[in-house]
Amino acid sequence: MESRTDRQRLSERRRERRNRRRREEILAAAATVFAEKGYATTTVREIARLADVAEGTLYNYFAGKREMLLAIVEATRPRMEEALLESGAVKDRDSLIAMFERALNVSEERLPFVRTLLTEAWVDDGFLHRFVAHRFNAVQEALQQLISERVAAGAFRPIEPQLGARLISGLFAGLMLPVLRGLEPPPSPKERRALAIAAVDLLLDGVRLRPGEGGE
Amino acid sequence: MESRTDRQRLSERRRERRNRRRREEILAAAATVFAEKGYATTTVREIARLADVAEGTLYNYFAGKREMLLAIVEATRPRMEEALLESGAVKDRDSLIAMFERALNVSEERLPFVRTLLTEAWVDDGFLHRFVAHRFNAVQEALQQLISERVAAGAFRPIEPQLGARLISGLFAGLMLPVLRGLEPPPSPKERRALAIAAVDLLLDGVRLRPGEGGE
Amino acid sequence: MESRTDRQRLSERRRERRNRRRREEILAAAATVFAEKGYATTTVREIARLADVAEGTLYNYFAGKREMLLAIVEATRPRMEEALLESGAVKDRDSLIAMFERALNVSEERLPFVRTLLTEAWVDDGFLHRFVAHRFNAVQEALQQLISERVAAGAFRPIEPQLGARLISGLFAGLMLPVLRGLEPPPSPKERRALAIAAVDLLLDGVRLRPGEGGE
Amino acid sequence: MESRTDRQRLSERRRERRNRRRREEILAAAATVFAEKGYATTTVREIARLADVAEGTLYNYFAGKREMLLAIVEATRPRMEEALLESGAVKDRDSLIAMFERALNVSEERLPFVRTLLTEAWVDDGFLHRFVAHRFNAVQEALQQLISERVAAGAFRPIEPQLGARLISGLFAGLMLPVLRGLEPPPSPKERRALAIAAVDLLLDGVRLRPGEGGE
DNA sequence: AATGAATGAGATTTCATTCAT
DNA sequence: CATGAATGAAATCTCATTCAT
Repeated sequence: MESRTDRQRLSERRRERRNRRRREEILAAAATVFAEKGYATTTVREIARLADVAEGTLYNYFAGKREMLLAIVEATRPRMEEALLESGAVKDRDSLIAMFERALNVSEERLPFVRTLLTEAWVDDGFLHRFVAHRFNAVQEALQQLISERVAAGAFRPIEPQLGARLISGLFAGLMLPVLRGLEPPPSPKERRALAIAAVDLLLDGVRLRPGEGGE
Repeated sequence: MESRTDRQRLSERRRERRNRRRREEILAAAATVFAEKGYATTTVREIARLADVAEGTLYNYFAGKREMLLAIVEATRPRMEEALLESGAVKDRDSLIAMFERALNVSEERLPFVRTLLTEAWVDDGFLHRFVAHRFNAVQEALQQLISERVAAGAFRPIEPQLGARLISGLFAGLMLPVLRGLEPPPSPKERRALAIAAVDLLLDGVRLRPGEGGE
Repeated sequence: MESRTDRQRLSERRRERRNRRRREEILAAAATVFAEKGYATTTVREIARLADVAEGTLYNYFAGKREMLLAIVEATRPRMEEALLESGAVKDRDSLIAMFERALNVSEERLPFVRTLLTEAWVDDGFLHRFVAHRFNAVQEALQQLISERVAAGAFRPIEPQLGARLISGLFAGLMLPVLRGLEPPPSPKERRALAIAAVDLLLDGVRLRPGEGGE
Repeated sequence: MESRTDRQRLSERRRERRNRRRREEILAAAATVFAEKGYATTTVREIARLADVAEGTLYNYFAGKREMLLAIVEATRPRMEEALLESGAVKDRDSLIAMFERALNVSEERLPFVRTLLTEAWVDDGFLHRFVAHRFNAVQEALQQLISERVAAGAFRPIEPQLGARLISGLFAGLMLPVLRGLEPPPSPKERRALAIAAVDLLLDGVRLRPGEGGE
């Protein structure tokens, strides 16, 4: 009896693992199709096809199509926050570069999740406010905070923090949107660093060559 | 006979005017709803409601929902090209500011058209490549050209033109996307100028205060 | 005053003539399109286009699409009956040939009317029974009568009149259906005669060459 | 595992059988309504009602209304060709009778299929040429061939083959059209033989009683 | 009378979800 | 649990008819 219970426990765990794995496979499939065609346009059948299960099976793992979208939101939560908010003290060029680098780090497999998130937030007001706005706001506020501090410290020219934050976000958007849209390949770690450096140098010193600079 | 013909001509013209006006009303309604909810999600009924006509009436002016979208593309064509491509020689700070200012000039009523364009291009590959890609590419190339020239003239630091163009587009995106998304109100002419100045100053000189600068 | 009344009368007549002519033009247009595509498939717009009037105008001459169909029925009535029933005494080969000839005489402009009639009778039970069945039956009965008489007179082999009538109608169908369907051009008077002779000779003597025959 | 696979296979087969049966039920329903009212006039709802399924269900079996029509075409293909073309050598009265008999053999359940075919070919040019014309032509050519041969063999009077083929087809039409139209019941095998004999006797010897004949 | 834009009932089709196997 | 056929609500689109001009 004991051993049977043990076996049961064992198989329960296995079942649960398999369950979780399956759920993730389905979610990945959903995110991929959502990312490619948008939530509204993708059919449950397409998700099922890509996940290689029957349509009905999906409903054993998710309450419905909408719930898959919400699960995608959930799945992006931890990484996003980590990436954007735990930037700690950002004082010098190096830490700024590190921040950009982290933000640019979206692995190929998480890309559909993020793209789905952005698409729906762009299109659906409720979605934006419920699930995405506070993250964007957190980032904006962190950036404003950063700017205020550097200005106060005499390191930055006096810049309106809000506007500055929009411009910095813009630099980031210029690098990431083409990747998310699938127009550019995701950058390798090395490229990520190069992009971060370019963005931060532009941010700090601009493009203008000053007298005495660039004496190459 | 003559006078009857005259009267006929008169009413024909009137009819044609009414026709064109109606068409534009319907298109504006379509653009508004498309912008708010995306093409796929909006129903023909919603467009009809907003345009205050019966559903069938729409089909007297457009062959179908898809054709409304294409008509929106058409409607954005001239202004876009004008705004982005006739920038002429861009040499100094002032002309750069003027360029940004023009690009930021999207009137409130054309805003839904542009947002619709972006949304579909973001979501639909065919749409992107057929209708939007070449405009974006034209802008990117113009920016790359600009950078190459300024670098050659010794006015800019040596910057990779492609990357630079992406970053400049990003600055622009940082200013416009929140407006297009409806998170920020469209800027007044005065605000447009301020935004353009901020963006160009960041672009040229960065945010860092250099020794000897900002001599408060 | 007198003369004015006269003028009025004159123009009234002219108006009425014009009216009738227009009505007939429209009806011809309707018959043409009905014949080509069937009643259900043709749109009022197509009829209007072919008649070169506005859609609304049609409703000044006919109460609706259905009424055009009924008017077509009316228009075919007299000629049909004339052609088929006034065959008088049919005794010998010559009068049989004359009968077939008359039946084959469908002028090019009346062809769409007849085709429309047939199509609707083939497809619509109510239409068949209300408008066409009695004509067909009249023909069948006349043919049966004819057969009975000739059999009684010892001129025909003993043939079941009903079956014989069906076969004779079939011979006619074999000649006319391809024309009505537009696969064969309408026969010229000379060809009509040749067809009638061929049909009647087949009917009377069959195709088999008998000993002593064909010795030419 | 094995037994489970076995069970799966069993139920797969059952499912497939059910599937095919259902498809055929739906097709039969479609053919029935098409035959009664014509393709254009019948609504998908009517087909669904007759097949006793929901409207949506139809689309699990056929891509659309049009595809049902095409499936009907397919379904009539084998039998038609068999009936009409494998007539082999047709030399004497008996083989002619056999040919007619075969051609008259349209079972009650296939009748709607054939009627649908005819109706659409009568009304729709594209349909006629794509799906029906070559069958008719094949029959016409076979008949012409037959006539030419018999004439050459001195068995038939010299008859123009084309015209003769049209008349023979007409005889057949005279027998079948009333059945297809639902005016006559489909003939029993015995009646089929009688009709075939009557048609062939008319064809071979005509209706005229010759001196020395019919000496009953 | 003639016009053609407006209407809305009704047709076809899609697709998320349910449920019997 | 897995399956995929069945469902029906909802979407797009057509077109005969009406009606203001």
